[in-house]
Amino acid sequence: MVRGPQTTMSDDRKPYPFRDFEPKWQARWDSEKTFRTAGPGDEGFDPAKPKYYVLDMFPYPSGAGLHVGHPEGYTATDIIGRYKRMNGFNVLHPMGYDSFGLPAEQYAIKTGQHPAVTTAANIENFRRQLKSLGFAYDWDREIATTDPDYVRWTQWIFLLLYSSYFDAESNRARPVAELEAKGWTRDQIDAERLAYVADTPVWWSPDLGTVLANEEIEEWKSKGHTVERRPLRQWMLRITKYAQRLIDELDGLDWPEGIKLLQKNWIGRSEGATVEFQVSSVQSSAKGDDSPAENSHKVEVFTTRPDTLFGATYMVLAPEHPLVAKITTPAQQAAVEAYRKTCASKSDLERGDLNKDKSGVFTGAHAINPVNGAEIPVWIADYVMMGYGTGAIMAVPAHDERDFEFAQKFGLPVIQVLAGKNAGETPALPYCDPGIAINSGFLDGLATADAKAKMIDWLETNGKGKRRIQFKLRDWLFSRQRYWGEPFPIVWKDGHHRAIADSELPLLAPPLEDYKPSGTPDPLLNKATEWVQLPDGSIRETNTMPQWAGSCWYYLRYCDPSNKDRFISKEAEQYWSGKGASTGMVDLYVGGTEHAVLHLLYARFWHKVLFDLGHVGTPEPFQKLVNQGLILGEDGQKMSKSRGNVVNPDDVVREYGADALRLYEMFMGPLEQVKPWQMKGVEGVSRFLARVWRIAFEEASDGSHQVSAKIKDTECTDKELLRIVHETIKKTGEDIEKLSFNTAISQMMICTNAFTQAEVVPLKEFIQFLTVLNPFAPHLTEEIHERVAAITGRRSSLLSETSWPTYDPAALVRNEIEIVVQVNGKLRERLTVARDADEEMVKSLALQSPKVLEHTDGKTIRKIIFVPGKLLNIVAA
RNA sequence: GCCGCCGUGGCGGAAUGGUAGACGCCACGGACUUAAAAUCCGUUGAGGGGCAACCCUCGUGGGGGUUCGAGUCCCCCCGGCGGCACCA
Repeated sequence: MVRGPQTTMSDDRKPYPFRDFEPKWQARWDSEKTFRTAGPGDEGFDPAKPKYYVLDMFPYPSGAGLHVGHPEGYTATDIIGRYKRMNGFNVLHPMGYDSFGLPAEQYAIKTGQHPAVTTAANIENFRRQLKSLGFAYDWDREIATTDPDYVRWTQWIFLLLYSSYFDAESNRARPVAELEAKGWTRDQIDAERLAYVADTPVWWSPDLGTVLANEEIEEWKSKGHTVERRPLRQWMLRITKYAQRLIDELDGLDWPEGIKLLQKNWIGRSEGATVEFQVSSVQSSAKGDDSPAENSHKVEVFTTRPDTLFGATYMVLAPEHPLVAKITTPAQQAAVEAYRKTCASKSDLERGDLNKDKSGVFTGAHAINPVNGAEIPVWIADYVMMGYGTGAIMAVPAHDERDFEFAQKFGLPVIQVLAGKNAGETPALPYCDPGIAINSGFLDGLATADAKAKMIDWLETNGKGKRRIQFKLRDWLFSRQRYWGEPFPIVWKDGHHRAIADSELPLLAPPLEDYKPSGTPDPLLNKATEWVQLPDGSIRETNTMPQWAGSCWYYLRYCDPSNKDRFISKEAEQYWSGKGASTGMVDLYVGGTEHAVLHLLYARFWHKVLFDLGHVGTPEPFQKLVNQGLILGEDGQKMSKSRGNVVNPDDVVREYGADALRLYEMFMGPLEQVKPWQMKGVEGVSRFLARVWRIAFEEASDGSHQVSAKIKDTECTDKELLRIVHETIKKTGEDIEKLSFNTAISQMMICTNAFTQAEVVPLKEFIQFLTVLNPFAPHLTEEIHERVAAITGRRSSLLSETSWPTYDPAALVRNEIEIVVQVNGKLRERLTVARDADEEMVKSLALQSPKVLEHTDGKTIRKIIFVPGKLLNIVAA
C-alpha cells in the first residue's frame, strides 16, 4: 500500500477549507464592489437611509506591516459596520494611510530612494494584508495623506488657518479679511493669525534634524533620540485660543471619562489672579559716574492662591525672564549670569527626573508686596518656567511645597497665613489644603474660597491685579525641518510671508540628491535651491508640516474622497454629519489610547476652526470614542521584536484563516481591555468555526464536502433549539450594540453546540444563525450559505446583503423555569415550576422541601422575599 | 507625588444587587481507530462526607460596613498597569 501521498495530504488538511474559499470571497467582494458606499452625488444614493459613520484610526504604513493590534480595532468596527448595514443603515467604513513619516525618510537617507517609493510599497503591503482579512471597506474611498490630491487640501486647510484669527468677542475664528477691512496693518494682522511665525525656544533634535512639539518629546526620547533647547523661528498654530472650548465641548461627547480627563488635564485650566509687584534695585549709573541709580519695574506674577498673598516672603523669576538683566544688582551680576548659563545648557534630563533639587540665585533686587507693603527679595530659579503664567511667581513657602523646599534650602523666611479647616488645628507646614486665613489683614477668618474671591476684588479695586484663567496648553509648534511632509504653501519677500495662490496647490517638494540632515536647524528643503528661489525674488518657506497635519482631517476626506473642487462637498459633509442629533460627525471611532492627547486634541482643534468658518456643520469630529486595549505577547509582555513575542497576522491567516483571526481577536476579552495573546485560543475559535462547517457539510470519502443530510427545509419542531436560535439572534444583536463581542461569540458557540446535537437542522433557523455570525466570520458564512441555500433550488443573495433577522419573543419563552430557594441568603433548593407560578405557589412548594426544612427547623420564619421567575429567600432566625 | 484604570479557577474571561465561574483554553476519562491525529460524548473552583443520586463547608486581593441577599454599592488598606510630573 502506498501511503506516502495520503500522509502528506492529512498533514496539510485544515479543519475546514478556508484556504479555498477565503480568497474566493475576497475577490468577489472586490470585483463586485459589494461594500461600496453611495454618498450624495453617487449613483444609487438614497438620502432617506440613515447614515452610520464608523471609523478606524488609519495606520502608518510601516515596513513591518500590520501587527495583531491593528485587526483588533478593525475587526470590531467591521462587525459594527456590517451589522448596521444589515439593519438598514448607509454605512461609511473607510480605510486609508497616514503615510508621511520619518521611517521612509530615514530609509531615503540610507539608500537615496525617494520616500514616495518606499511609502507606495508599504501601502501596497498593508492593502494586501487588510484585504486578506475580509474587511468590508469601500476601497474606492481609500486615501493616503501623501497623495498629491490629499496634500492639496491639507495645505488648503492650513491656508485657512493662516488667513483666520480668533475673535475673542464671539469666541470663534473669523477671516483676517475682516481686520484688513477695518484698516489693521500687516504686522497687526500677522500677530493675530491662527497660523503664525514666532521666535520661541523649541526642542530641536540634531539626529532627527528637526524640531518637535512638546507633546512629541517623550516619544522620541524613548526611542533614543536626543533633543536640545534652541530659540528658533517657527510656525505655530494658535490652539490655546480654543483651550476653553476644547474643555467645555468634551461634555457632549460619548468618550471614556478617563480620556476626557486626560485631555482636560493636558489643557490644564487654573483659576487665579495676576498680582503686580513693584521691583526696585540699585544699578550702576548709566552715565558711568559713581552715583548709583535706583530703578523700578513692574513685575506681574500669576497665582492660584491669591488668598495667601500676605504670606509671600520672596519672589522668583524664571531664569529667562526678560527683566532679570534689568533688575540684577552689580554685586549679583556674576552669579546671576553664571546661573542663567547653567540653566540654558541644562539638558532635558537634568531638568527633569535626576535633578528635582531646588537651585537659584538672588538678584539683589527687592519687590514690594502690594497688599502690605512688605519688601521681599527677588530670586531667579529654574523651578519657575518662562512658558507658563507670567514666568514669575510670588513665593508663599508656608503654603506651597516647592516654595517651602526652596525657602528651607536658602534660609528664606516662612510666614503662616492659613490655619486648618477647624478651629484650634495647627497643621504642619507646608499646608496647602483649604483652611482659614490668619495673619492676613482683611482676610482673617475667611475660608479659602471666600478669601480668594475677596483678595481678587481687592486687587482689581486697587489696580494691583486681575482675575485670570491660565492654561497649561501651549500653542502648537507646527513646523518641522524634514523632507517627507507637506511643504508650507507660503513664500517670503522682504521679511514678510504670504500665502501662495490656491491654484498653485498642491505644492510638492522636489526630489533631493541627499536626504541627510545638515546637522543644523536649517530645513532640509533649503537644499533644493532652484525650487526655493522664485523668479520675482521671493523665496519659498522650506519648513514642512508635522505628521499630525494629515490625520487632523482625513475623516472628512473619506466622505468625498475624489472631489476636485473642495476638500469635502457641502452635501457630503451635511449627509455624513447626520441630522444634528449629535455634536460629533463620526458615530464611532475606535483606536488606541496613545492618541488621547495628540491626534485627538489636534483633530478637534482643526474641526472647530472649520466649524467656526462654516465649512463643517458639527462642532466636534468624533461623537463616540472607544479605546481598544493593547494586545500583549503570550508572555504577558508588550509585543516587541527584541522580546521575540510578536505575532504576525499573516502567519495566523495562513495557519487558521482570516475568520479565525477575526473571531479570536474578538473572543479574547472585552475590546477595551489589555489582554495577552494565546495561540491555543486561536485554535479554540478555529475549532468552533469547523463545527459550524460540519453542521453544514459531511465529508465524502473522496474528501469533497456534501451538504449534510441533517439539514432539512422544514419547520423547526424542536422548541428548545428554536429558543436557543432566537436567544442568539437577540443576544448577539444586543452585544454588538454594546461592543461586547466576546459574549456574543460565546452565545453563538452555545447555539452551534445545540445545532450539533440536534437530529434535524432546520434550514431557516440555520441560515438565521449564519446571518448573525456573518459580521464576525464573513467568509465561512457566505460559503456555507451559498451551498446550503442551494438545496431549496432558489437563488440566494449574498448573506452580507441580507437583513439582520428579527427574533420572535414568543420563541424565547420557556414553559418551565427554575426557581432558586435560599434560606438566609444561602442556596438550599432549586424548584422547577411553571413559568407563571405565583408567590403562594412557590412558597408552599419551598416550605415542603426537606432541604429547606432542614435549615428552617426550630427557627421562626420572619420574612420571605420573592423575585418572580428567579428566587425565593426565606429569612429565618 | 498627583490623576485614572484594574485585581474572579491552572489560563483568557462571564455574571440588570438575586444560582459565582457562562463560553473557550489546558488537563483527565470514554467512544471511534491496528495505532495516532482529527472528531464525538463526558468530568473539571478548593476542601470534606457518602455505595450512590447527592450533601456540607469555604471561596471573587485584604479588612470593615449597608442589605433579606454583595464579585457588584460605601469606607479603609494592599498589589499591578497607564498617564502627568517643579504648571505656581
